[in-house]
Amino acid sequence: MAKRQARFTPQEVTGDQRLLDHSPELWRDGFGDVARGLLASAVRCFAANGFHATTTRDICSAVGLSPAALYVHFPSKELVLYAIARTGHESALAEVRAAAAEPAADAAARVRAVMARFTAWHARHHVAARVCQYELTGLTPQHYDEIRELRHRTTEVFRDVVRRGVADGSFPATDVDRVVRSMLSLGIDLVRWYRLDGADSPEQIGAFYADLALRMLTAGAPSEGRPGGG
Amino acid sequence: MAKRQARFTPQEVTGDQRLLDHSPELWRDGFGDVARGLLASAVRCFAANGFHATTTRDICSAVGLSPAALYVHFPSKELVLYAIARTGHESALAEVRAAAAEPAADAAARVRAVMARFTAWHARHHVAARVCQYELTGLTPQHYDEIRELRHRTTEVFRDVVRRGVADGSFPATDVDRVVRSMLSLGIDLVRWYRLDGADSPEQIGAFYADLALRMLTAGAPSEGRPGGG
DNA sequence: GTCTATAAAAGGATAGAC
DNA sequence: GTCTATCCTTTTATAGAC
Repeated sequence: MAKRQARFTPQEVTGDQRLLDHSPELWRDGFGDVARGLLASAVRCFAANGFHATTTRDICSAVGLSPAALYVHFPSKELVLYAIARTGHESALAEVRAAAAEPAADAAARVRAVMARFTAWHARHHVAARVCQYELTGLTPQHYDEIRELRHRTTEVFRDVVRRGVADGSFPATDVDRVVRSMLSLGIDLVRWYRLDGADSPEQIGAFYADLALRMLTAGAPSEGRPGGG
Repeated sequence: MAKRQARFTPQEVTGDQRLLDHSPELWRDGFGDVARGLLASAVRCFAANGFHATTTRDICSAVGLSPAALYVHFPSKELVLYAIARTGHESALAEVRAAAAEPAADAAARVRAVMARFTAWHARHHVAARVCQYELTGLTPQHYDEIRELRHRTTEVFRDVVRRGVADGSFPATDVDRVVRSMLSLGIDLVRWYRLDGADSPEQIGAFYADLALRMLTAGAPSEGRPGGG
């Protein structure tokens, strides 16, 4: 019978405070006013129900337009997702590159800056980031490859700052790829549960995760026995 | 025009070695042979393209059945997803409970066991786990709530072993909820990238992540200056 | 640029034969 | 228990008026 039953109605999506668009600046450039509104609506819908469970009606009705209006601003639903994914990933990449370029006293400070800003970015933009991280199966293969390339560049920034710290003796020898994957996992997975009205601000959770990253890099492998405290 | 364009064709899904069903024992109980085959096929399809982009035809054609045959074994497509999600989450919960019940010398050994087995479970069952983690928006609200409850119980096992270690002085005082979330994030997020034909076996990645968990718990908060090595 | 109306296609689920 | 055929609904996208 029915083909789709999205878990959240358009009304629920529109009314959910946790799905508010906290990322208007992401769509600042290259989009008109209406297109920006459609992107913001699409982000909320995709984050709540997923790309394939969201209809063009859902996206448009939230901004008071008919489904046909979408096609004046975007050639297809897939290109709405692509616009979100590309803009988001470019923004995250710019963030970690800026962090890596900050003046830093040493390798630990560089890792701290990159991890803190990567994490804070995902926390601040957690609704858009959820789409960027978990809805990529909605992209065409070509667009997916483009996003993969942006993700690869972000990973490389992490690898560089960690490798530098290992090379100059700031950190003990370690499996750089495995630790970098762990750092990325921490920053990414928080978009599944983070809420802006929770206990931690994006900067606080960023600082905490930067601490964790340094603990992962600097502590020796704990023994099977008593590793720590009192 | 077309409603859906899944990124991977049924042939590609069937032929992808990385999506092989490494979890036949998950569907051991309570399902007939054909139902087990359908579950295994659905896991691959959902993992590759997502629940909503997968059709009943996709699921059935991979096991040589017509779309109508699915409804002899499951009342709806949603209940196929629910069967996968519930079975997977129950298995993961049993795993961490067994780990917490192992004889252990101290709190560190208990944390190590829980984290290692939780991680190894997700690595071994990474295809099914991807569905369990990222396709829950396809569930009805009632079924989603049931899965949430299972996830909550799993989280509680982690909280218990960490709290115990803080209480008996094995670990310095810390924000238990934040650290537990981080541990879960590491174990969960690996299903996005882990492959069984990669460098690490499930047990190896489990041991490595157990080390990371203990480092997160036992190291003092690194200062802004020189935190570590040479 | 937005609307109404609709084309074109596909999906979930069922009926009924075997 | 499986198949063929198909119903009914939904969906993406377009046509053409305003």
